Amino acid sequence: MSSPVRVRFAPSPTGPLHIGGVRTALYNYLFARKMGGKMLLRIEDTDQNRFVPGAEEYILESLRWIGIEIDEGQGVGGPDAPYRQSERKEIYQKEAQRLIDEGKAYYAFDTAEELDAMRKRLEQANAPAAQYNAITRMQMRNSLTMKADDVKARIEAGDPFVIRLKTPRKEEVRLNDLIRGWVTVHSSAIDDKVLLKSDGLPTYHLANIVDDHLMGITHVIRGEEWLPSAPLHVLLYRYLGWESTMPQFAHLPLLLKPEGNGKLSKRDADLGGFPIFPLQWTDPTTGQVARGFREDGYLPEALVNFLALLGWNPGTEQELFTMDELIATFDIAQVHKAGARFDIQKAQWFNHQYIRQRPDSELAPTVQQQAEAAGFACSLEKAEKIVSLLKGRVNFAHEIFTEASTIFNAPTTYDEAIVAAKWNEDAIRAVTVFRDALQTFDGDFVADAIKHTLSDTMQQAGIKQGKIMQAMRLALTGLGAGPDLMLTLEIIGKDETIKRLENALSIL
RNA sequence: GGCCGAUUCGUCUAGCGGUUAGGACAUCGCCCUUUCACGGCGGUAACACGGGUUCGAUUCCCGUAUCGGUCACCA
Repeated sequence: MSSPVRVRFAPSPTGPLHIGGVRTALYNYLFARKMGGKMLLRIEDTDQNRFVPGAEEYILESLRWIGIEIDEGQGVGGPDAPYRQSERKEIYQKEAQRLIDEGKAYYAFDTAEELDAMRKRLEQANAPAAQYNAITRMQMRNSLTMKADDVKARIEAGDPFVIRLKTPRKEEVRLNDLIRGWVTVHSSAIDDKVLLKSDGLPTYHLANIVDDHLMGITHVIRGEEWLPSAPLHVLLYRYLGWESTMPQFAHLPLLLKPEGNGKLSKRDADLGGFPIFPLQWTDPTTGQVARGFREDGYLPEALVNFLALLGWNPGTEQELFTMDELIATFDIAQVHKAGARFDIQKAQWFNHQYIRQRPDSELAPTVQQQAEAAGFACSLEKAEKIVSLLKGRVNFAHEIFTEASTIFNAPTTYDEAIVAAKWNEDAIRAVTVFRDALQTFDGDFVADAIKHTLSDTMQQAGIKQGKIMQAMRLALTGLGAGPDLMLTLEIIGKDETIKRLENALSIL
């Protein structure tokens, strides 16, 4: 009870990390930090068929980007190494053997075809569930039905076999979930799960329990899809003699599709035009590229904030949290029980908030790079001014450059509706006298001074400023709307401003 | 289908027997902005249904409905 908290994130390297996995990792991390405990990273690569090269590195980099620090495990090392399950084969085999020796598990030699036939037969007989269990096991080819000598002979001959758990026929299995409370399942609903596969590697169930025990895991925080097999895990802890130190379970609600039924999938993300992976991912076999939150312009702190609040809420009205604030307020017991729909609009809003908060100097290099990539000269100083003018208008940093297009590009066309409505005698006269005034303008070409010049000249010319402002904007940017015009001109500079006014005069 | 779980505005959620059911996103309106956006202010909008328990149920219990998860030598 008083042992220090140790949690683990245990992904499978079968591809890029799903955003739901990121949230699971985040909740583990928040819990660990909150409790002053440790966060481990274990790689569950017991399925050789589904192994994808690069996936492990991807997981590591994703966690790093999102700001989740691993205390022990793959990538950082630790006292319980190795942390890759494929490298711990012997450990699982030893425990599986122990279960066999103690009569809690058995060898099974059934082929895939035989298993298939058994399931079909049971289905046709209208059995409640077609499973390998306390009843059906006695009709199958395993060490419970075969003579000991035959079993021994087959194993020695190198025949493929699996080790199955001898699940009790009638037993109530209970577990106290931190989020859901007591969950009770009857053992008849659990079948004789394969613990050790014919390739000698363990299944998730065995590997998971053995490792969590050996690594001193105190709390298992994982997705709700594991809830149905949790009773099986309790049974395994019991059979392995580790029930007194069994970790506490907490099953997290799932992330659901933005609309319609079911859990969030890659397809929903594609349909909705948003990412579902933290980082961009290139499939090593097909070469297909899947977008990432990072590459799409999401700030890690925005994604963390968004994810943290999908399924958990501190009960206050605060919406914006730093990682430290999340850690301080996180409470696993307050995690919601029902699944949460994934609403990308809210994620964008969070990003907007964090972009707004960012110092101009941090956003400026992005703008500068984009400008230069597009063939425009742009000093860091200029980029910073652009950022300060536009960052409040956007959700993503890269949109600042897009918003700044009227700064970099002199208008080549002019909004026709505005031309028709606003480009009149007064407008032409206003633009003309303003240009003249700027030609003799000396001093700092800054927004305030420009503004004074404009209002002075308009007054002298007897033109009401309000009447011609939109035409002035049209002449300078080609558009009828946009950010503060005076600040825009300051960034554009005097010469370019005059040039644009003259252009408008000759074209319109 | 069996088993397990869930159910408060369109969405994320607060609520833990007595509230005008609160906040946020989205949406709508107003203000600000000589424009647009941002921002500020305000509006529309929810306790799945039926039984109990109780002086009193969104809140506790039981059903029903709906949704979800799971039933592999995948995790």
